[in-house]
Amino acid sequence: MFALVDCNNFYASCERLFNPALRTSPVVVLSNNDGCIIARSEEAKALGIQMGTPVFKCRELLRRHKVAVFSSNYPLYGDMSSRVMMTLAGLAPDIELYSIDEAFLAMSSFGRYDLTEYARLIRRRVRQHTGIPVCVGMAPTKTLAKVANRLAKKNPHYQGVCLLDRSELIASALAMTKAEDVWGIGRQSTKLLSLRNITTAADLAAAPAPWVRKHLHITGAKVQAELNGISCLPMELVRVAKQSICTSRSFGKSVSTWEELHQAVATFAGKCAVKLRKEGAAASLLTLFIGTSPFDDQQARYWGTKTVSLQYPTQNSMMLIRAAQSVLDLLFRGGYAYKKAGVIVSELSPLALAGRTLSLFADEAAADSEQSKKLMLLMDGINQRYGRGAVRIASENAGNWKPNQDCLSPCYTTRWGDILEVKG
DNA sequence: TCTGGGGTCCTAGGACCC
DNA sequence: TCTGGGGTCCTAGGACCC
Repeated sequence: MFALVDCNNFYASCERLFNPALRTSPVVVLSNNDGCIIARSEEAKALGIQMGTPVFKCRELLRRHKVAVFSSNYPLYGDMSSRVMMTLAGLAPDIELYSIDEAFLAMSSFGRYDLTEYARLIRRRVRQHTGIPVCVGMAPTKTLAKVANRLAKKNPHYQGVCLLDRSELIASALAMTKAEDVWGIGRQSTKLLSLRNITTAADLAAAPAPWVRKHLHITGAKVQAELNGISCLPMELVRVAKQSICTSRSFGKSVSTWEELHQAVATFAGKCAVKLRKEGAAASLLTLFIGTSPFDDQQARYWGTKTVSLQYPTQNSMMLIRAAQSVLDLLFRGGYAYKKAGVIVSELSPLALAGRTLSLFADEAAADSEQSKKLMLLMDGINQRYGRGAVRIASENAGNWKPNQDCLSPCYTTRWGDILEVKG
């Protein structure tokens, strides 16, 4: 048995936690750059606000119903997430951290427990320790646990808990679930399935397996097997090392000068370097992309992307910034209104190995690893203690590209300065 | 005026090898 | 006139997830 614990309207719930006056009012959280709505409280959903709606299309609705609007505050959500996960880790022998607001728990050793009661306990405990409301779905496979969780969320009479442990229960749950709402079935698969009149999860479970294997490939075949109670997706107990790290942003205002793009690109490369050091990895490839708005029909469009290999694997901010900026010189075209840029580092190797990677430029590699390692360590230490950006590489500079964040809440749980501000 | 960010896995097809 | 068979590796792009 697997349990899937999923936080309700997670980002909206985090914002509400520290603002009890909003307990019963509609709350929405915006994407980066205050562009789209990416989280909604139940009250906001009831107003008909759809997931992913651009804010400018529903500004009037938000105003009319006095919806509380927040820019996204990832330090806050990340910290609340780890508190939820810590609580969950104490409630089952094995836990898989699936996303910022979801975890799978291994329930197979709970044979003698009343699982429904235990699921209720999980809900109570997380609520008590963190204030975050969650729903719990339990079933013999992960995909079915997802189905169960979804039912628990959508139907109030489940009171946040749904256990699918008998075949009649599973069958009726599948009949109630649309195929497109099954985990792993996206837009394209839905289109394909509907051509074959496969519209519910029950239809999908009963479809001819060879057809599913052929058209939905191995991923779809696993989904189908899981719906039929055959577990194909094991618990992933250890977080696997990242294969790539990306930092990208849409710009608050469009940018057309070489100088400003250089600042943005340096900042993104610098952030990638910090993430690399946190991950304990070094990168061998760097990709840069820059582009104009895909929505603006008036302006000329441009999308440029290029990948270069670095001389040796590195996590050094200066190396990565220099590399990114030199790629920018290749990609940059004058006369465009740039709206977005990003840096991806990939071909990651654990730093311990990276230091020993053979290089034609062994001296440079050695100098890089020894001296700059100390410098980077020092930089990270200072920024950890005195706040992000206390020291930075000079070319990392804010400009017109800086994303909008007009409704940002304080980092209530991760910044002393913000707490004092709240108190004051 | 205004439309997110960060990932993974899979497949097809090309390049290349003997 | 007629031009093999078997394999690996790499990459781009698609699909999906939250």
